Amino acid sequence: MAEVTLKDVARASGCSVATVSRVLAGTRPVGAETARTVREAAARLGYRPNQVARALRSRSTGTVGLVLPQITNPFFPSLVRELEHALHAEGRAVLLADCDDDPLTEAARIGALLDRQVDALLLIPADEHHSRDAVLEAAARVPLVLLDRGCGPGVADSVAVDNAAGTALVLEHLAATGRRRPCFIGAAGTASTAVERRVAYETGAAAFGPQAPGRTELGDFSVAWGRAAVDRLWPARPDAVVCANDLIAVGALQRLRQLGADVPGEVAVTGFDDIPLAGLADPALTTVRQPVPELAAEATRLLTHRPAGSASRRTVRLTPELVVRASSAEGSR
Amino acid sequence: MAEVTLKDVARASGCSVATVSRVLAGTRPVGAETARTVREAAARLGYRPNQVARALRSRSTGTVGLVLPQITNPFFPSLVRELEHALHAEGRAVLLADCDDDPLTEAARIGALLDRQVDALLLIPADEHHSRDAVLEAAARVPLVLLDRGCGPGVADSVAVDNAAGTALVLEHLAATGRRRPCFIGAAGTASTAVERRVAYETGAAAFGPQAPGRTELGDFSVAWGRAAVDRLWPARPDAVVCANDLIAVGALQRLRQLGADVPGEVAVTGFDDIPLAGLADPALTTVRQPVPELAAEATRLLTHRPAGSASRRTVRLTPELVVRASSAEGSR
DNA sequence: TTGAAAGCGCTAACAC
DNA sequence: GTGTTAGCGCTTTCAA
Repeated sequence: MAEVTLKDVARASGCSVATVSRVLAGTRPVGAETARTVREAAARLGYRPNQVARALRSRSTGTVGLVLPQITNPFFPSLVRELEHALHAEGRAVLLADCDDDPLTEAARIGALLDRQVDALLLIPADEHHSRDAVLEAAARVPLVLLDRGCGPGVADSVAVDNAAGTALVLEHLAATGRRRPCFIGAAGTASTAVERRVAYETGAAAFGPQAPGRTELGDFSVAWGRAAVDRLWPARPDAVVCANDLIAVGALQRLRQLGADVPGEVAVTGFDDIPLAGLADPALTTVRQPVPELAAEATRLLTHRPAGSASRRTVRLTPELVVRASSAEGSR
Repeated sequence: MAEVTLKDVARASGCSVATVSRVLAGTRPVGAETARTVREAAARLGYRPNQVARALRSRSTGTVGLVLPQITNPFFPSLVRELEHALHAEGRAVLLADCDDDPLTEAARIGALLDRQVDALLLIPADEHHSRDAVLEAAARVPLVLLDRGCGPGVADSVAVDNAAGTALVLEHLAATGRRRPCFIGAAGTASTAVERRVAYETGAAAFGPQAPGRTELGDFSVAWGRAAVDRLWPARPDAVVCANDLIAVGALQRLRQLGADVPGEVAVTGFDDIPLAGLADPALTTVRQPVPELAAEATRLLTHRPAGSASRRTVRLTPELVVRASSAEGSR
């Protein structure tokens, strides 16, 4: 069954392909009567425009590339979902690339997407430093928005949560509920999320008093690290364990329970991100919710509304929200 | 900066565009010396083939559509990851569509992908019945492989885990470790995974003795349902709760703990899928691991190697593996 | 407002 | 082996 083309519709409706194109793409005014006839013929024949041909000619594929470090990172699926919906709502399709947390793979994927003439790129960089060159190069070719993580200053437009504000919310909550000896389990390295949350903790912890900043342990964003860090921190008997993300916090909760600690009675535990797992942990995890739908909306907005010829980069910071759950409850103390 | 085209490379290397195309696409034999010159010129100019133009002419986009019910379902991210890697390894890109568990959205997404001339579709149907028409229609246009879930018999090639075998593994393990009064928390509805696991439980539970099949509660594949079902089943004091997936099992674990039940001492709990959450539950969840990399490999294999002109559908069933963890341990009884 | 014609960048016939 | 030529299906000049 041969595909129905514009030519077929033109023949069936008795006008030229140009007119049919104009009716269907809505690019230029067309006589009302002609338009009706054309539309009717198109519908009757079951015509579907070939987007590849359209893309070649109009130099726009209506496709955006979405590049992420690891789709299996539990924070990303909901973000992908929101982005997919936002983009499809504008008639754009999403080419997905998963980089396996590897900047080399990332560079290759970006290249593959550009070869496919994506109109734009949405990118969560795998690495603060090593992603930089590929991102800069890509940003020179198409609109590009960095999501969730940065990649050096001035590289591209970016949207992320305000990690400092989120960490501050946690610290205020802990102070207000009587915690006095916090500690921090963070991630080493230069990823912007790691750095910002770490610095914000150090800054905010000073308010607990001169002795308070307490200990800070740095590893990676994993459950295993959360478990391991607790072994190092628990001997000092902190009354709050602030974790740089929810995975770490879940690990910390597990290990604290194994060690017989009473959470939240004896010690509060907090996370960051509000991944689905946070609500399922036992006790349920107090955490900072990233405004995922807003992140997605803002990212697509930045892609779509680009100030013509402006070289300056836009950085959008969204305010997170504290979600208080059982792991930091004060009633039971 | 204008894009470098085939014409530019032809000019720079002193031969025709056709030759350049042949060298770069490797479609036909070309003189060794010419090939070298061309490749060198291409490299020097930084030529990147425009895949859109190539697709229009060759009628192959090198793109496959991946349609899923909900990327936020924790079983899917790892599957998506494997599929993405398998396809990119063959130089194919992935157009992602998330259907929000809605067959209407699914049909629309499938249409959008076909308009973009995907070479093939990988599809996890949202609904056993309501996805059928759209799938049939799509399968008539491009190679299509159903993944994880079925969609009525003979609709398309399909790859899925052997749900009956997996459920049998669980029941054998429970019987072997001395459990005698199992019950089942499953999902209602006609989704193939729901039906197959349910039927396999009913079949296998008979081996526990005439009184044994015990109670079966049907709801959906969610944590909340797992919690709710436990309230109905626990009064009868089963010594094993077999759950149709890990989310249900996690809910069951939570509620059992709240009710003061001793897992695994008093009652074992098992899941299905082995999502990341399973290993993190407390106690860690005994479950059936789906062979995700094999599912992905098999699916891409079915897409690529299609018996010419064969109208018959291929159904591949992969054997799952039992992962025994603390939630069904017998030592503590 | 509409039509004719010229391509978008590439590959596939068909010559040589 | 290699070049010439004709499109893939569409959008977009340019005239009318």
